[in-house]
Amino acid sequence: MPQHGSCVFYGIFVFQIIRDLIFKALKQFAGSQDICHLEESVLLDIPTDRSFGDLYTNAAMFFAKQLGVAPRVLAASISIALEECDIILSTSIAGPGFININVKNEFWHEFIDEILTKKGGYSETNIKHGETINVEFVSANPTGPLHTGHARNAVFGSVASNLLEKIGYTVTREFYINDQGNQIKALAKSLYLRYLEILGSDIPDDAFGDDMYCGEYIKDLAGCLFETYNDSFINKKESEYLDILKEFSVNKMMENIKEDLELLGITMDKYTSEADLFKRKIPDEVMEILSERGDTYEGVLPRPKGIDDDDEWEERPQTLFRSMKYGDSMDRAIRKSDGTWTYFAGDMAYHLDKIKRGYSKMVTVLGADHSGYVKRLKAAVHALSDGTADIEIRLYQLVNFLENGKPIRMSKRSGNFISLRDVVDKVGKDVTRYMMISRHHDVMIDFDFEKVIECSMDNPLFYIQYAYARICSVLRHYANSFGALNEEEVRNSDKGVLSDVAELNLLKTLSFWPERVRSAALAIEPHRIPGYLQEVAYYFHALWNVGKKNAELRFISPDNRTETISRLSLLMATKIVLEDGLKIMGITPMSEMK
RNA sequence: GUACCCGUAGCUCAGCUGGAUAGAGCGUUACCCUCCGAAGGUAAAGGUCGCAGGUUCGAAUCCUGUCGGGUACGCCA
Repeated sequence: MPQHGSCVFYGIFVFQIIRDLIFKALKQFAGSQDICHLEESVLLDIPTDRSFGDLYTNAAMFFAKQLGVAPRVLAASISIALEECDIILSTSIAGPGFININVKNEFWHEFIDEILTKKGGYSETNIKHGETINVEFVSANPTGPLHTGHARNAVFGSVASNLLEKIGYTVTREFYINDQGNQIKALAKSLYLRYLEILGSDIPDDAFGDDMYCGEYIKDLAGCLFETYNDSFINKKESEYLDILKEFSVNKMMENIKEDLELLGITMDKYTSEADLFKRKIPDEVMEILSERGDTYEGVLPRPKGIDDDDEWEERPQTLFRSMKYGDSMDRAIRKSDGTWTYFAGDMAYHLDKIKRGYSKMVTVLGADHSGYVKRLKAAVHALSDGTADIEIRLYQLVNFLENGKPIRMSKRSGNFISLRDVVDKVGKDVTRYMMISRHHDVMIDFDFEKVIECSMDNPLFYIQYAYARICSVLRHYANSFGALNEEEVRNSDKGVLSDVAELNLLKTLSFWPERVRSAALAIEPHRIPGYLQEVAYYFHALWNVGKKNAELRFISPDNRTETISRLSLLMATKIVLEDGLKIMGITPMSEMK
């Protein structure tokens, strides 16, 4: 990344030149004040109304108060500095102090070289310098196959991870396995009943308790169990088979989960087992650390709101964590009143484990139903790391599945839910992934099985893929007319012909790709990527249609190879950005629409 | 009762750390294929950004209050 002076942030060379000029001008007024650290707050962007100019900056208004200089005075000074630069055509000051900048077309042409040279690396800004970060996602209980909710979690986590890598993090994609506790016991018991069924016993439906699992997959699991162990558990006491069945079912379920993730193209770097944390006595370490900080005490939890009846509520002393000290709304139990660990103790142990493995930055992706969990988790990480580690928690809303415009009802208990596998089988990996990250994580998604596979603007992924396919089509046409394309020649071609507004609009959009990736990564908001790619596709399709009216703007001029090569440079740059964006989303580009 | 999230065009949603006249798609209306893929494109119509205050050069964005909707809340996992 080119670095000019001390105010360095944005990766792109020519943008940085402008930023440097702005700050150089500002420094005349700054005296001893350090203003460089505020560079990120200064906008250098394309104005909403493109007739104002190619670019604008709010620098003068932003610094006016701090420097005690009228914004228009600052603006004038910045303008003068900018106009000394030979790639800038003109500047103008508007409104309260906006500076609009017009640049030569060569300014934008620079980006083509940049993109064609760096390819996928174009969007990489190494602002985190290899720092490690842990992204925990999915972490589904190994009690059944993944369902639609997990799909959103999985895709969000994987795209977020890809984005974080783009800004220079070394990312660990991690899955936390809740492989102990009552739910696993219930799973094993459910499995046993189905197993007996296979061996000929008659099991009535009411043999399954409310907390047990009776989906079809338990029958399959029982089949596997029988294949492996035959009838060796029949007429045995629970204590003799339960542990074996627990391990068996967790292992099988995890295999199943891994296969499901594979369907979405997701591979985890690490799986951490809750049971293993307990074996390693990490919860005891948690206790030690917290006690030393004075963050634990024996006490009673306050009576919950809405329960007045003494029969329903009994105060019992137990070990508590002072999470209120760190912003939680109440202190949280570490041990139950019988002295055993709570689930939260295990979770704290897990996060202590991550801290001990060296992560000072962590991201966790959870369903919105975990909103009450956020503060205590942050509190735990803060206390356990002595404030040195930070955890970001992203909650995602539910996905509403629709068939014929009507919601499909789901009930997990009966096993009547749409599995991730069903969705991928029905619409494919790419559509599933696209739909799952096309909206802000705080917004519910309506997933309509019919609409998402339509080939129209109702289906934005199609629109993007279509742009990509058209580019590939043009490149095929080129090869037919002129033979194989020489990339070197394309890169070195004269970009002067690229001067139409439609061409420049597309190119301007491409110029902001690294910045869009950077800001999406920093905000951990993957949905900005599909939004941006739609914008690219939009300007591409517009340019395509311009060529229909004006033959001179077609990409391929059969009798002018030189100009054709120049035009193809823009197309290839567009192709690279689309490919890169789709890769971040984990979607396979289609060189041809079927 | 408390906490978190949502409320933007008829519908589904963008709107990034506050920036200029709030943007797309669908739907509606009128156009564009002798032409690299029309599965596209162009244009029109459509909004007191839930409501009321506040902060300031400037608010859909930040703060306070309020209304409507969703979710969570015990020693479960």
